[in-house]
Amino acid sequence: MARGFCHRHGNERPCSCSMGNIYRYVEPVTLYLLKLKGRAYGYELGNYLREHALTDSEVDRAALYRTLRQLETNGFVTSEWDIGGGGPARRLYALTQAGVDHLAEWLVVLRQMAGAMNRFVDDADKLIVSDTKDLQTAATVENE
Amino acid sequence: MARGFCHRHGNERPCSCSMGNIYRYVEPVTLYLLKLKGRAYGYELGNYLREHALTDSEVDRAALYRTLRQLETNGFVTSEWDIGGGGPARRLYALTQAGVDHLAEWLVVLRQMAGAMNRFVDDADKLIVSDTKDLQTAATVENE
DNA sequence: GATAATATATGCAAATAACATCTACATAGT
DNA sequence: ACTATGTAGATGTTATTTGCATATATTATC
Repeated sequence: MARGFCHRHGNERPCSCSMGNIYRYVEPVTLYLLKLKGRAYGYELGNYLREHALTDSEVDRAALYRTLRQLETNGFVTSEWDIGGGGPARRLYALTQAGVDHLAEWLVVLRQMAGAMNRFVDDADKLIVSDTKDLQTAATVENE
Repeated sequence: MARGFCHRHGNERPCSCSMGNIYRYVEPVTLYLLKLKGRAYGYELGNYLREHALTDSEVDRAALYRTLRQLETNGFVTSEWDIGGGGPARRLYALTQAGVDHLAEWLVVLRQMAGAMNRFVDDADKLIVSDTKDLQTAATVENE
């Protein structure tokens, strides 16, 4: 999906097959930020990325630049050089309609993943908590 | 963390740094299943893994076996050969206390990730929905 | 005795990630 | 003028991870 295609589910539906790892969720956050800001260049996005990241991990600028080029190759964003305003030339990116659609697909997947994670955590928590209770009971018994 | 250590946050706290990709969440689900079932062998776990998976992706048995050996190396599980009951020998795994603690750390991280995902999806949804509204408004105007 | 199912494990190519490095321009300080 | 610093984009290298194929061994079934 990160490359526009999952070879297991094809295009039948958005899936999280190759989404667990590809660029550590840089892609959806980048799409989101572009949607939010209208247009932006990579270096700038790199600064906002951190606060919207889905994990604790630092986002490698190299990964961001590569993701942007990849997104462009796939037709999800367009770019043009911006020479003007002082400093080195910057590449201005903007979302395409396909990009918006792709973001929407990511949202389906991420919502589903978040749901699965929450259910998992709840289930696992119960298991562990019941354990703690046992220990407390044991301790109480021991103290009598 | 999957290997028991994150070289960015060290051991100060559970983090999701290397959790976006390592074995596609096979590790926490494996720990959970072992906690749930008391003891189990790899092939068996492979069958339950699917229904508790956090993503759509099929879990490769090779990855599961490798994860189990890794967990053992890190002291999170122990194993012993089970010759008895018909068929090829199976390796019976069980959680250690360190394994339970490790699962608890995963829960912290996964809860946090799920939260981040939900917030992200909500934010992004608003953006896209407001877009749709604009389109609807435009369409309405157009139809007048 | 051939075949299938169970069970664990390894080998290898390809995909990904982490980290370092490179180019280039501009500005500020000395 | 020279140097350092910050901005901006991009590539190269190496290590890790993944996906898929394959190997090995035991039992059950035909």
